[in-house]
Amino acid sequence: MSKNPTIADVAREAGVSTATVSRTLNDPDRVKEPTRVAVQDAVNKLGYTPHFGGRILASNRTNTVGAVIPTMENAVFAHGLQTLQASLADMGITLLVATSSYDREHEEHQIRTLLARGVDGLALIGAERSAEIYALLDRREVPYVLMWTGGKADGHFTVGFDNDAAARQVVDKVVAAGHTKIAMIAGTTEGNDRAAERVAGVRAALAERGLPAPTIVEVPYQIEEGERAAAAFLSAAERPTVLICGNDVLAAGALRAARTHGVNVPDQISIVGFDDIDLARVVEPPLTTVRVPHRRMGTSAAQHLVEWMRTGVKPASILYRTDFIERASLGRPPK
Amino acid sequence: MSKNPTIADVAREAGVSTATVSRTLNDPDRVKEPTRVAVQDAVNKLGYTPHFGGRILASNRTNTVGAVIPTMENAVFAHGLQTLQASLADMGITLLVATSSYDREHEEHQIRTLLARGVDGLALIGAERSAEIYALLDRREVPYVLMWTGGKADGHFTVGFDNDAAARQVVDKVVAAGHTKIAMIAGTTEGNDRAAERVAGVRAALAERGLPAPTIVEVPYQIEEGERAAAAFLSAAERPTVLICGNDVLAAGALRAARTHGVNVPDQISIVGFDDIDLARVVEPPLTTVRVPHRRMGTSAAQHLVEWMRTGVKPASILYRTDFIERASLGRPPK
DNA sequence: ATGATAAATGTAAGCGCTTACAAGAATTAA
DNA sequence: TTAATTCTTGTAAGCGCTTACATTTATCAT
Repeated sequence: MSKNPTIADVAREAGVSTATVSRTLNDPDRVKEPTRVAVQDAVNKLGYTPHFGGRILASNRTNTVGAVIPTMENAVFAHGLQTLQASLADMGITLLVATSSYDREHEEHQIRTLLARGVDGLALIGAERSAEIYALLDRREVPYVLMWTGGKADGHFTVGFDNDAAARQVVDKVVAAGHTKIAMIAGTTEGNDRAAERVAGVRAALAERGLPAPTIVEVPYQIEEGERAAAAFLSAAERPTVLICGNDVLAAGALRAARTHGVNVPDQISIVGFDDIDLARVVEPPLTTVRVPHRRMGTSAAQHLVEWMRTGVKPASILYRTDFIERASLGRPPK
Repeated sequence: MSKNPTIADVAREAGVSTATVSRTLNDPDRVKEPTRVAVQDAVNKLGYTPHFGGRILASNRTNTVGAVIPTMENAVFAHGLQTLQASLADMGITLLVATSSYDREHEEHQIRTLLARGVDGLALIGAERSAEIYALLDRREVPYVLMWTGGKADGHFTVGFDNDAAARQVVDKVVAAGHTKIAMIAGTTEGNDRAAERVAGVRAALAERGLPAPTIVEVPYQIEEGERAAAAFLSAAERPTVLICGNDVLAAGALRAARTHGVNVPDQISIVGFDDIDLARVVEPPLTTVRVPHRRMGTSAAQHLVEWMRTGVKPASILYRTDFIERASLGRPPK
């Protein structure tokens, strides 16, 4: 008798019907004290746990939310995911995770897989994906939240910030510090609207000021890539006075390149990051960067997504502001 | 007609029975070419996706694995989780994640929740948990793998390394460099057998050499905690010549403390970390540390866990070796 | 007490899928 | 051609649970 006990076993043991057992478990108030106790005893005695499959087949809810993030290797997503998971757990919901490796097709595949698993809701990063996917989500009436993005994604429920505006703010500060020879080490923009918006923000802000268009290179978000790209800039004929990096990881790589090239930061070149992960405060000099509210995005995405799941009403999008954090890696340009 | 199509709809559309549809989807070889095509067409036309609940109710398998890790905030777990997830995805399995925040009870609760969700397998960190939980896993016959631990956990399927031995190795090297005044900033050992083993390894190795017992402080695995603990050591009357840290995060904090105290690393004090996360190569000076095979643990745990799930045969445990990575943060003691 | 109303419990019909078994079609050997 | 064998496909019985509806029991006003 290795078979797990079913609700019928419990009902028999407690001398009640299966409906009463179900009610005792899901909505105890609707059951009288003595009955409830009898059922609880039977449950304990038999070591009964409800069968997940039976439950969702009958109720058509899984109490599961799926998340697709680019990668857990970037601390900023790991942290966001962590708070998302914790907040959901508080509401009795578990999180299915999948990663896309910044690949659009792969992401869509993951979304489909999660849908097939019957997730009640989805958390996604960014807004840029095929119309089919959005159509699918619509048709299935699956609540979803787009994180790390704001404003641009009309019609969707987003919880994020304005990457473009944040990038402009970076330019403001960099220009205010006296820089005119500006270069950018951006993350790959293909299939990554956040990276693209950061590039666009930098471009636009410089153009509006009538400053020369910056040299921009795009690389994958990895330390070594940042290091390599920065090395190229450092040994270029016309060395820029500041490197605006697409995120802190790239900035950390740039910092390393500066060190190996014997170039002092910020005296000879300034470096600015984005995200404000722990790393930013650990490197030497500490990174000037943009603080992104990743934890608040996690909690609030969880809360409102669940609200949508429970009420059926799509919540209003939330736009957080970002803060420019000045640390030692940004200084005045050398003259 | 917002209702999703069912297997019966597909069967009707394709002019076959539901059994044939099921077979086409799960085991295409058992169905003739033309029938298969007809079913596929019907599936596409109707946009059918199998209902998860129905499927698991009937087959009693969820193709889901659950993982409970302490936190995603530590890169080393985030990376391990990432590879675990990717490997499982390759095998058509999705990952449910939960975090324990290094809390035993919380972890057990998460395990129970995952079991209730019908996971087919579990990946857990460390071996130290209540007998009841192990009894429960046994009774349910749920395959599970214990990661980040090795040797000590008899009877369980583990994929990991020997924390104790790795810690001894650190002592070897530190002593070889000439240090005798050794202190340790350990992670909290309560409910964390990995941290405890690292402490035990350091203690034992020193005792065997007849060296004085080290001063050991325990703090949560956070940069600020490492910084604070290191600050205390730095301004102590009898300053140690080397700080052995429970992980790289604590070591990074210690490095920061040294900088603010104007203490040169490694000339005036040496610092050693553990885990070899990216951080270790980014800080200045780069950290001497112990490299832990987190990616290989992820892939191999996934592979063998699935093997166990599919064959019902518990695999043999796997013990990886760790490498001591010498970088600039470890030098000879000042005289 | 009596009937009317409310609360507690039971009955039973699915939810969508897989799969053992049965039946029919195609292939092969004689 | 026929019987034996192998492939394909269909039939239908659950899998364990929730929930609409029916029934019984308790509560209350009269």
